[in-house]
Amino acid sequence: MPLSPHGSDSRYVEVAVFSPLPGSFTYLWPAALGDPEAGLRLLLPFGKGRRHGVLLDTVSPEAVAGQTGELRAVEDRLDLTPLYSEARRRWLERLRRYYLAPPGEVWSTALAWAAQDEKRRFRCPDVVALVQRYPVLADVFRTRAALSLGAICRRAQAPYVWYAALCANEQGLLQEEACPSEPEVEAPFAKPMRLTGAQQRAVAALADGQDKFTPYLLFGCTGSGKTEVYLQAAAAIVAEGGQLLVLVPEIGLTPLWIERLKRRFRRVAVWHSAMSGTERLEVRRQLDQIEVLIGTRSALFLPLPRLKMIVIDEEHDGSFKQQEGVAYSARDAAMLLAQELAIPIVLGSATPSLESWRQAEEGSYRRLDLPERIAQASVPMRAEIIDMRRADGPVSAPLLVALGQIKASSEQAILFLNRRGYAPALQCTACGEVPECSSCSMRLTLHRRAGQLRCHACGFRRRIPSSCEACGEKAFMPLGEGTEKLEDVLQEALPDLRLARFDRDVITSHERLTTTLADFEAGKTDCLVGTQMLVKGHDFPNVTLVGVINADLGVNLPDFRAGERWWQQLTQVTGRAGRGDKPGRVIIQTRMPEAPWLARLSETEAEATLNEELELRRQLGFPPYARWLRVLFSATKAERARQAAEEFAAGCASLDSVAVSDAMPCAIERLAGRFRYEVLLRDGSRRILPWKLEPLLAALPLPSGVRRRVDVDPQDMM
DNA sequence: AGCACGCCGACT
DNA sequence: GTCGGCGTGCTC
Repeated sequence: MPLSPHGSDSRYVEVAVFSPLPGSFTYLWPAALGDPEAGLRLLLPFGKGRRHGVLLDTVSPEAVAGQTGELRAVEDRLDLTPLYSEARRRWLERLRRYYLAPPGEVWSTALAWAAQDEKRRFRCPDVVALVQRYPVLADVFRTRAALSLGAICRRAQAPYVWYAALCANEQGLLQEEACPSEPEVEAPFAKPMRLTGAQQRAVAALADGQDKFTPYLLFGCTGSGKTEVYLQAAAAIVAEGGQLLVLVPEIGLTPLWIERLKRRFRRVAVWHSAMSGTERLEVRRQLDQIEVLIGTRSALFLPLPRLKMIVIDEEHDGSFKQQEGVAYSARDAAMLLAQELAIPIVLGSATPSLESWRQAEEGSYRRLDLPERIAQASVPMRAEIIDMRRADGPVSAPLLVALGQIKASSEQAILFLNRRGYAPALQCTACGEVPECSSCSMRLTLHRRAGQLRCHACGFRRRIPSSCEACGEKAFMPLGEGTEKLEDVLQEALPDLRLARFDRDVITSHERLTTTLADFEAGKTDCLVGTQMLVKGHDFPNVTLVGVINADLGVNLPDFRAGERWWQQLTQVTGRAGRGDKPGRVIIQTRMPEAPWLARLSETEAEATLNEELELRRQLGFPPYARWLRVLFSATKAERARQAAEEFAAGCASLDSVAVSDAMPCAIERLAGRFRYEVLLRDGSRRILPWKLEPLLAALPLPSGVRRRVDVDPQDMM
C-alpha cells in the first residue's frame, strides 16, 4: 500500500478512544493513511498524551461542521486491515448497547488480546530500498538488529511510522521475526470413546443444528460424559474446516481438559489471563490454523475466522461475568455472537443457571439430557448430614474417622470450606474490638501464616497488631475458621495425612494450579482443602470422600440468587465423590440439619429443584422473569454519592413499567476509600431495560468526584 | 480513568 | 522561603 496522498479532500472519522469516557470522538483522517476502514486500530493524540482507539465510521464534512473546537488528526494506523469482520463489529455494538458501556471501553476490552502488537519484531535486509520507499524509516534501521514496533516508533518520532512499517513488511522490505515457539509435544492420538445412547442422541442433535444459530442446553450430571459429546461434535466441525471455541470458568482450565483436547486435535490453542505476551502473540499468529481454542472468558474476543461452534462449559459459573470494567457476561455475549455469526452454541452444566433453564423449558434452547453416569459402580450418593450444633471444632468425629480410613486405603479426599485465611475476623477478648479495614466497611481477615490481617474487599494488608488498638490489651482471639485453620486442625489430628490447600492465597498462578492438581492426581497428596475453587469441574477418579465443612455459609446472604448458587456449589461438590469405579461418600456438616434444602443435593433431583426454584422466581417476578439493572454511584464523600444516586433515581421515574428503588447504601457501603450508593431498576416486562436507559444516563451529568457504574443483569449484590 | 493546574501545611 | 497535599476540570 503506497503512502501517497489519496486525494486532498479532508475526511473525518468517528473513533472509539480507549478510555472510559462516554461517547465517541471525531478526528481528521490524513489521506496519507490510506482508506479509513471501520475496525482499524488507530494511534490518537488525546488530551496531553496519546491513546489507542478504533475507527467506527467515516463522517461527512457537513456532520462535522457543527463541531465546537478544533479537531485533531489521527496520528497513525496500527493495522493494515481491520481486526474484526463486520459481523463481529455489529456484535460489539450490540454488546455496547446492552451493557450501556462507553464504546472505548467495550473496544479496548475486546481488543486487549491485540495489545501485544508493539512487541512484534522486524529486521531490514536492504536498508537502501527501504529508505527509498519509506523515508520515515530512514533513521531507524541503521543497525541490522531486529527492532520491535515499539522501538521503531520511538526511534522515528514521526507520524505514520506504524503504518509505514506494516506496509513495508507486507511488501517484503522488512522481515518479521518469528515468535520463539515452544517445541510441539506430540500427544499420542486417542480414539473417540464409545458413546452411550444419550450421548449419541446429543451428538446427533448437535450435528443437526450446524450452520445456523442454534442454542443448546446440555444438561448432564457429573461424570455423564459431556466432554465426549463436545469432542465428537467438534471433530465433525473440524473435519469440515471449521473452528471450535470452548469457554471454561476461570479455574476450570485444567491440564485435564487441555490434555483431552490435545489427544484428539492437532491444533489446540489455550488462552487465559495469566499468559505472557509472547504466548499471546503466538496464539494470535495462529488464529487461522487453530482447530480448537479453549480459554477463559476473554478468549471470546479472539477473532477465529472460521468459528463454527461455541461451547460454554459449566455455563452457570459466576466467573463468566466480568466484575470490573465492562460488566459483561461471557455466556450471554457468546449467545449474541453465535446469533451474529449464525452458528450453534452449547451451554453445558449439571446445575444450569435459571436463566438457561427457563430458555430450555420454554423451548428457546434445545435441551439435551445426559441422565446416567458412565461408570456403573459410582451410584450417586446421598450425603450424610452431620449436626454441628454441639461441635467444638471445625471437623466432626465422623469426618475425622472417614479421613483416617481414606489414608489407610490410599484413596483421596476433598474438603470444602468457602472461606480463605485463618479466621474471618480477630477479636480483642478484653474489650470486644474487631479490627476493620481503614478504607472499606469490612472486617479484616486473619492470615496467620503470613502474619497479616487482610481486607478481602480491597486487598489492604497490615501486620497483625500486637495489642488492641482500642484498649491496649494483648488479648486477641480468632473468630470462626478459614481454610488455613482447617489445614492446621487436620494436620494436628491426622499427622500422616498429606494435605494441600487450594484457594486464592495458594493458587496464585496458572502454574500453581497445574502443579497442585497434578500432584493430587499423581497421588502425592491425600487430601485437598479448599474454597469454591475446588468445586469446579475437576475430575479425580480416586476421590472417594468429599466433606463440606460448613454448609451454612452462603445460604442466608441477602441476595435472591444465594440459594441458587449455594445449591449449585453443593451439588457440584457432592458430584465429586466416587467418579471412577469406586463408590464415594459425602459428609456435610451443618448447624441446620433439618433444613429442607439439604435433602435436595442429589443430582438426580436437579430437575425438580430447578423447576421449583423457577416457579418461585416467576411468582415473585424475579430474574429470569424480570430484567434487573444496578447503577452504582461512588465518591470519597458519602453525601456526594448519595445525592447523585438520588437524582438518578428521581430521573428514572419517567421509565414506564420499571420499578425504581430508592438510593440505597451498598452491601459493602465503603470500598477502597469510596462510599457507594446504588439504585436498583427492575423491569418486569424485560422490554425497557437496558435499552431505554441510555438517553437518561446521558442526560444526567455526573457531579465531579462521583463515579458511576452500570451493571446489567447483576449476578450478586456486593 | 489519567493528567495537569491550582490554592494551603511541614520542611531543607 | 519551597515541596507537595489532593480537589476539580478536561480530554475530538
